[in-house]
Amino acid sequence: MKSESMALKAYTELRRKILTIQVLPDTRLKEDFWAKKLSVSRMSIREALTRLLGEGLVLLGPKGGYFVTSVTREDFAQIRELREILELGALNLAYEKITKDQIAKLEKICESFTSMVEQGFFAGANEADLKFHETLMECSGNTKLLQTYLSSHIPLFHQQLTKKTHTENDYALTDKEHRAVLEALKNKNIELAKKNMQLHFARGTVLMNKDL
Amino acid sequence: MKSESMALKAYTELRRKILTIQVLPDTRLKEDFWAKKLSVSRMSIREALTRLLGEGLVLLGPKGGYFVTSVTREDFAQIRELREILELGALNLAYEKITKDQIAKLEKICESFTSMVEQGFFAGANEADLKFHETLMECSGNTKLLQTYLSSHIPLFHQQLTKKTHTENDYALTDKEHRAVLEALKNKNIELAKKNMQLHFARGTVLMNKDL
DNA sequence: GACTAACAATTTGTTTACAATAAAAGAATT
DNA sequence: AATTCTTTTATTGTAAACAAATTGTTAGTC
Repeated sequence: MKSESMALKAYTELRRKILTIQVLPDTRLKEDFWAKKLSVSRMSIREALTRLLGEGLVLLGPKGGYFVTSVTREDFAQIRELREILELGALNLAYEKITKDQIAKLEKICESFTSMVEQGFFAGANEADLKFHETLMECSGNTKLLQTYLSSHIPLFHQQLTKKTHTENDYALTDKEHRAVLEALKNKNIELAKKNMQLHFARGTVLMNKDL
Repeated sequence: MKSESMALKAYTELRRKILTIQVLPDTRLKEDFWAKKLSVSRMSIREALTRLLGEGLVLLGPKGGYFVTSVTREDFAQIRELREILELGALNLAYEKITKDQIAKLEKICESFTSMVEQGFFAGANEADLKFHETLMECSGNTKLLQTYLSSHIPLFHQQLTKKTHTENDYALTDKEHRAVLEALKNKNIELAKKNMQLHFARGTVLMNKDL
């Protein structure tokens, strides 16, 4: 294959940095600075930033300039609500069409989660957590729904959430809840699956409001 | 800066044209052509297109170039599902917090709809239809949910849908269904409201599959 | 010392120019 | 006439240059 365009490289890199909070919310993204840092031209950076603007990952300042979108406390609560709506909706679609392979995939993710927590790899556990929910969305069989989920800044939301100092017990509970949802799904008990998912979210809400 | 930037002007204009199907899906958007047409520089067009790329309203061709995103039949069905999830979710949030004013606003929209259909203003009726659903989303009190709804290409979807030759009877049914949802909402009967909404969607699905 | 006006620098917005690539047109060969 | 190869044109990708606006700094005044 040929080399990808400079603008795409800049876009990918900036996006990753924002999503992993390597550049903090509300940070001003100076074109020249990043052009030098990523060794591309300023226009490529500008193009990347404009694309991210379309995605809502950066915003325009009132007097020009790009800033990393920040998630306010209000946003936080709203994203949680949105996430619940989307995930419960996905469960509704998934439960009658989910395949054995998909269930196996979900189980494997759960096992990874358990093992990583046991070994103390909490960053890895968070990754698995994210993956579990994304995979569930995939199982809905609805690409648009999945896209919407992915573009709802949920990764960012999730990262923020996991910043709140989790105890080992929190991880154990998460694990248990994931498995409860999965088990209900396996038994085609949609109502139980949804209920379990709601409980999972409810605990997240409590956790969220704990330390601010 | 006093007047709005050239890039913003180009963005606004191109976006409007795409959303109102003044440029057809799959059309290639040549930078130079639109630069001349909107009398801005090519880079401003490029910036506008890049932003629209982030929004998903245009796509990159395999060999470069921007193309208006097209909604396939599959997308169509998926967007309908997504829409149902989002709107039912919104109803759930709205029913306990909706204000008298908001209900009044919805009623007014319903009346406009009726009156416009009676007078044969079907484009206007479609606008009111769109407005009804958007307003309902607003009543959820969740900005993120509303944003998601608005950015799910539902306007485009709706336009496509209303292209299917509607009979006057279809409009009458739509009117009736809107009012049924609203009535249930007014009586705080959430389950009925949701059921009515589902029926509304179900009819849309039938209509959609009729003539393709 | 605090305030303000002039000036310097930084940073973004815009245009222009140029290089790289893809598409189209034409000529030559069979 | 059809096909391949070459040449030309069109279009995009990248970079540099310029203009406008914002921010920061210094010097002077009270």
